[in-house]
Amino acid sequence: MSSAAPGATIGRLPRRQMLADDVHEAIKALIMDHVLEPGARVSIDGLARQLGVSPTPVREALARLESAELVVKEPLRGYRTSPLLSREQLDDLYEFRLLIEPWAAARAAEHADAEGRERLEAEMRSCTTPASDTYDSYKALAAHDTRFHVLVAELAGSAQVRRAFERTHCHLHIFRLHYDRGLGEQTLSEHRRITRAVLDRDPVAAEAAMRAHLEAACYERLRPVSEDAGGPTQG
Amino acid sequence: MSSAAPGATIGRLPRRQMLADDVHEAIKALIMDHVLEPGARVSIDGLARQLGVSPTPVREALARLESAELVVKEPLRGYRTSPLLSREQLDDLYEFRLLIEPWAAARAAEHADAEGRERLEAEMRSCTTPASDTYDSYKALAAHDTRFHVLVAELAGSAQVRRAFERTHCHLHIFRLHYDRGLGEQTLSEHRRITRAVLDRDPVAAEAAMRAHLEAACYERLRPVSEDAGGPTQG
DNA sequence: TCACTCAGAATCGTGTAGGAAATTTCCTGT
DNA sequence: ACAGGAAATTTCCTACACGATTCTGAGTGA
Repeated sequence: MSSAAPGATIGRLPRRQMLADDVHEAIKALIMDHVLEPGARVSIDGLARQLGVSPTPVREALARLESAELVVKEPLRGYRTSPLLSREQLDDLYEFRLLIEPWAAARAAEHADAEGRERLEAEMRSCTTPASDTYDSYKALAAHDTRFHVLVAELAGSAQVRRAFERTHCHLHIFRLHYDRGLGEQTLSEHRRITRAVLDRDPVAAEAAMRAHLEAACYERLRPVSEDAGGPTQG
Repeated sequence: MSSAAPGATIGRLPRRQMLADDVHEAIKALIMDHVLEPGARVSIDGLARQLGVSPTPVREALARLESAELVVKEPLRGYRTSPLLSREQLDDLYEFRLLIEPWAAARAAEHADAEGRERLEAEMRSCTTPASDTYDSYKALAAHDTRFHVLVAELAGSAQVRRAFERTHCHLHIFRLHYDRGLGEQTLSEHRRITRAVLDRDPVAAEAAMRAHLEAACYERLRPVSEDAGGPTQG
């Protein structure tokens, strides 16, 4: 159906956000920012007191976070934040990303409409080179990285792929592992290359660029301390 | 005793350990068995009364079901069961399955250990040909189908792929769409073919068998009633 | 007569407070 | 040093108050 019919009923605007949603986002931020350290106990009443609410919305938020596997629940013992990803789990995560994201990039190049391509360009325009080495600067760049990859998945036109990608919460896990490296000019140039391929409607190039991007990130981040070889700089 | 016919009364729950988990499973079963019809409103207090518990564990269960996208929440208006999958969504679901499951079958054939292969054989031994046309018979076969595909995903050795597959809840959605067809001797023979390829450590054959299995299921189930008209306007 | 509007009430979602059961911790006795 | 037990903490559930939404039905105007 044609979208953008004049005067058409756009979906009802988001109602007043509920407390449980705010609590949910707050806890997610606490986990991402290491305020709640990996494996730490998350007391329902403690969080409720700290946030100034009653335990019920905290319980609801934690139930959702448990479905997202950001916290784990031990019956009658409470919640704990999920531990940091092990080396094997990170490998596994990138293997999964390599399975779905290059595919998504190719599909995005194949059938992204004008509005989608404009959104992609806007996202690339909005990102600047990392200005400083502050925590907030890294966090802003990580947010761009998240939006970029979600957008590519969305442009692929498969809701299942987009949701499967989002539900990995891969950027949260990676940022939690090491928020102080891995994002820089190389990342941005690789994003630009993917964007160019999508805008050129070149599925093969888009898939290859995304694959190279993920492999570079995987290679660089999985071996953070070994500086034996300069990367192939395939990006 | 565990009758699961559609329209069955909601029974009281034998409290084992945690009420919220039982409520969660109970609601999931109610959705799958069409006791809660697609799009129907799910009243928190109503469910609490029918299950004989207080609203709090029901809210916790619904919060988790919302993360799994089995129910949708409209703020200040309550929960509704997710609508049935549209033709496009079902297409999308099978596209996603075709992306990850053949890959998983190949990996399972590559590196499934002895214990994993024994579990696969046991699952195939445990399933018999459909004995009757009763609802319970179909449901049992659907349960085997679920276990089989989850097991293949698990044998692939990638926790991300397994979770991504499980989180689609594809068997629940498909069963909800039409629980009265699509599973039969053909399904079992295709499962046997996949099993054989995995046991023979033949990744190429396993991948091809899984792909053929999904394409057959997709083709057969996507065109159950509109095989004559071809659906010119309506999806 | 019919359609529309608006007030009132019932209904339901949302958050709070409190109590029962279980686990953990710490202390004591041997 | 180790086993046993009681207090403290916490989880989990229930019961209740408040607010928003929706339904009902009477009233008004065309």
